[in-house]
Amino acid sequence: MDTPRVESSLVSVDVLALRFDPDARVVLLGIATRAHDPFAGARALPGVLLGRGERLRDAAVRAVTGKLGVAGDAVTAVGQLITFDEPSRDPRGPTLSVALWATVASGRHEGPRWVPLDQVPPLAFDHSRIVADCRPLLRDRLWRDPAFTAGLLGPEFTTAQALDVTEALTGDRPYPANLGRTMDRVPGLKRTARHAAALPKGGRPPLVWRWDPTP
Amino acid sequence: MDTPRVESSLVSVDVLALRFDPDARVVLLGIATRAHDPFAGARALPGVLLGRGERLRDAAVRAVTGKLGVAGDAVTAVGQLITFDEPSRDPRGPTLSVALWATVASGRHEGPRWVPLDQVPPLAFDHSRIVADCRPLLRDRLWRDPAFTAGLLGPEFTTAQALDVTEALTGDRPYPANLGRTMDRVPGLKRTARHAAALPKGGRPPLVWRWDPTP
DNA sequence: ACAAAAGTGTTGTCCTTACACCCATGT
DNA sequence: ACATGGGTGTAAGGACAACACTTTTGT
Repeated sequence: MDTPRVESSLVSVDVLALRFDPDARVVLLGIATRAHDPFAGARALPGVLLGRGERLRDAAVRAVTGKLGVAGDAVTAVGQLITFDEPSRDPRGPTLSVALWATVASGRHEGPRWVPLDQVPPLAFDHSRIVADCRPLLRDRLWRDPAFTAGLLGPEFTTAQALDVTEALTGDRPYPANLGRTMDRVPGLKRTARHAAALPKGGRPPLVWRWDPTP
Repeated sequence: MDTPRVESSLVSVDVLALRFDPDARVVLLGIATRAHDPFAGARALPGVLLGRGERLRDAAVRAVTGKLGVAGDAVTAVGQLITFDEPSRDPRGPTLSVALWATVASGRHEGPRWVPLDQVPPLAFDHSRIVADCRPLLRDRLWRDPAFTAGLLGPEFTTAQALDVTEALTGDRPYPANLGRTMDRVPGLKRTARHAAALPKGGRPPLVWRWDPTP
């Protein structure tokens, strides 16, 4: 039989944790400062070694809570991206890295641990490459993957916030009218009759959108 | 520091090996018969344990050559699909499974090891679920991922073959005219002036398409 | 009144699907 | 001749982008 001699690579889970800050109107990426030996003091994606028998999503939550100080129930959704397998990506030895995304509820988590998506500093290991490779996948998920979108924007949000998030992920700001029609075609997403307060600088009060209780 | 105590799950690589048979006009999935203990004698996807420091694509080639008897240079392309992490998916203990696709050049590989994509028998482990989950991803790759498409169809192919492959992967056969326009928009794919022989039953000789030497 | 920003309606451009018709081959 | 099946042209529908114009707020 296949001798189960343990000569596999180790498996780590590295998380692209995204959070929308409605005040600053930007999407932030969670960045951890490494406490230990390889690249100690440098910035990196929050990551953990996958425990034996541990689910990937559980490891991702463990990374985000442990390395970013986020409450466990603030992690609203998790999903897979790509697996990176360059054997030399970790100086300690060959380590597989499963990249996951996680969305974190907007709330008070101040500190230097979150940086705008388009101002990510150089990161340890191959994490800069991971971010670069995964960014287009995140963009494609917006408005197509309801779990991702709802996780990022919350159960209720305004058109203005939807515009901000779309701009942060795609790089340019859509016309409000066109984004509204896009959202009309997202299953489970409905316009409400309510309007939110206008922005500090004025302008028309934006519509409030809501996810359907469930079909 | 993070003690590198090896308590990770093992990592296996399971391959959805695809081959186009131009004579039978179907796309085949490579199926292995298990020689060893768990599920011995049952059918399963070709898979191997990932070696320490081994690249995923190398492991995939090893699985296809070792378990399906395919020559190494007949593997024309390899790519990632999804990683499966149910801890109980392997009775020997928690094992991560990275699902990969691989395309195999059309040639003489007779035997019961290849089955049409829509006649896949029940498989060992969670491999039936893997096939079911990955099938839509394979469909999306056709005509979008040039490596996948070229790997499956080869450097030169006819419209008739393109129709067969598309039907096998998507479930219905497009109109030849529409598929031609789709292929016109695939970067690197060009119509040639040549026509191939008509089918045995007659009909107009189909156009020959070719991939660009490279840009 | 003015600026700012969301909402409405309209238009044009793709891409996709569909189908009527023509063309080249085998029997 | 006729069936088979690819190739050509054309047209309807939806998705998407762009923009003129209107509405509702803050200053």
